[in-house]
Amino acid sequence: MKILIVEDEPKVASFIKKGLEENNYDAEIAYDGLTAEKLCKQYNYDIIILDIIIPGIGGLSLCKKLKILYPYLPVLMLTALGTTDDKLAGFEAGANDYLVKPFEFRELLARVKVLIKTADQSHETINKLIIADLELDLYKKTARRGSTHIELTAKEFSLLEYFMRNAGRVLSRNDIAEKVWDISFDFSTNVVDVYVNFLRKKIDKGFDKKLIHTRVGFGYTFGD
Amino acid sequence: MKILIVEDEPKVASFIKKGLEENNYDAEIAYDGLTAEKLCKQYNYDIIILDIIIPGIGGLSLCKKLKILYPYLPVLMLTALGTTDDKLAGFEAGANDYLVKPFEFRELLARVKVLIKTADQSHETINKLIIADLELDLYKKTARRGSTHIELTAKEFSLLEYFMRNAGRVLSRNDIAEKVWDISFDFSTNVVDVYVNFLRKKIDKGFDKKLIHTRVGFGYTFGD
DNA sequence: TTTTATTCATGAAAATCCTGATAGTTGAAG
DNA sequence: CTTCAACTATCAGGATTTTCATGAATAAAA
Repeated sequence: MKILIVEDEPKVASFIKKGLEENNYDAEIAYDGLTAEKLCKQYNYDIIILDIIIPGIGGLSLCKKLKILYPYLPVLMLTALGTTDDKLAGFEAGANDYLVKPFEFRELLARVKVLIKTADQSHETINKLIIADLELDLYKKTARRGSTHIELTAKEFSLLEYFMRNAGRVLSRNDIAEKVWDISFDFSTNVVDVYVNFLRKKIDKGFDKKLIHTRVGFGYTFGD
Repeated sequence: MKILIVEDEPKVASFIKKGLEENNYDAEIAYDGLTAEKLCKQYNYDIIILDIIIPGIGGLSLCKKLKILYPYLPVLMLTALGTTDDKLAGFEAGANDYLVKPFEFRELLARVKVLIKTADQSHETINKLIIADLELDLYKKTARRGSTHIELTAKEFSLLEYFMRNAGRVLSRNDIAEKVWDISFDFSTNVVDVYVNFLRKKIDKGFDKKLIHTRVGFGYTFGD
């Protein structure tokens, strides 16, 4: 677990670093915003502990910037400013948590743990659609049914994504044609049928529980 | 291994120098801060052994300064001041280790070894992206696949860096064009294709396991 | 200038997508 | 239980799109 501490007071910074390292975190210190940015480019930190008052760009701006570059990187803001307005400003800048100095280290540690945990969870699920034992990886553009890896073409992928995002609902051929093919009211084609068939071969064939069901006269449903 | 000893007492300085040279280190002495700075500019030292009480700028300030100029250069502080506050001041100034006089040479040697080793480790990984047997050196702007050295042009480098930082993820031509070329929504160019092709020739051609994979209809993925 | 790096333009090759025909199902009416 | 029309599944091929690889043109650097 890699942690970046952005803090210009060497005492505070090294105190936190030490404490974290005692808890088996891998912590590094940046004494100003620019260094922090550079380090973020170099490493994949799991969390950033960020002081608001730092040399250069300033903590709030830095936080905003980082949130654009690394949306899933949790930021714990750390500062002496303790009014509600200050806190709100921090959260507006995208902070995930806000701790006012002075603080007990135990609290900081607890909050860090929570942030890492939740970030980890959301990061893992945010890129995936999961229904039953079928998993669609939106980053890798692949699927996994149970333990078998499935490669999909672009059209198959968008069709499956549409199905999974509307699982349980009956989708007419027209709904599907509109959303996946951007065509409407064209009854001269059977592309939808054909592609549903392709998908079935890939994700249902050989598996006990079928996920794509046809509803005669209506269209298709996805799910179990 | 080049070591700089910053120490104004000639007796102590030459004692350390001798000891280090006996252990096959290449040691030099600076008797004041100014000289030390100059020498650092001229040579790439692997570690600095720094006395706090030296003529001129003073050891603590010098340490801070050096740490800004050469953040990864380890500093072992050496001094007669042994209180906790003194030590903390040393660490605050950026020292990587702090040894109180009088000391046994064996201990100094051991600490020097450790510092060089850890600096080496962090220095080695800090500038590198490694995926499978491909290593991208961010400082030298070169790559290495297995044992073969690969030279890259500027664009090839940024493309490969973007690939490696997003390994496993499918990157669309647009993603790539945006991040590497700073152009968006320009479908009239095939630069991305061309450069992916250049990269393939350099890092994949002749190797068994390909690292750049095209996902027809989606873009490219990097990794194995 | 010469060399090197980058971009553009092109056609061939490959993968994907779609069409249209046929075969198979379903379920309501007889 | 049959029949039959409407609906659905499947397949082969050809059309289309996407990607690869190359050489030439332009821009930048030595």
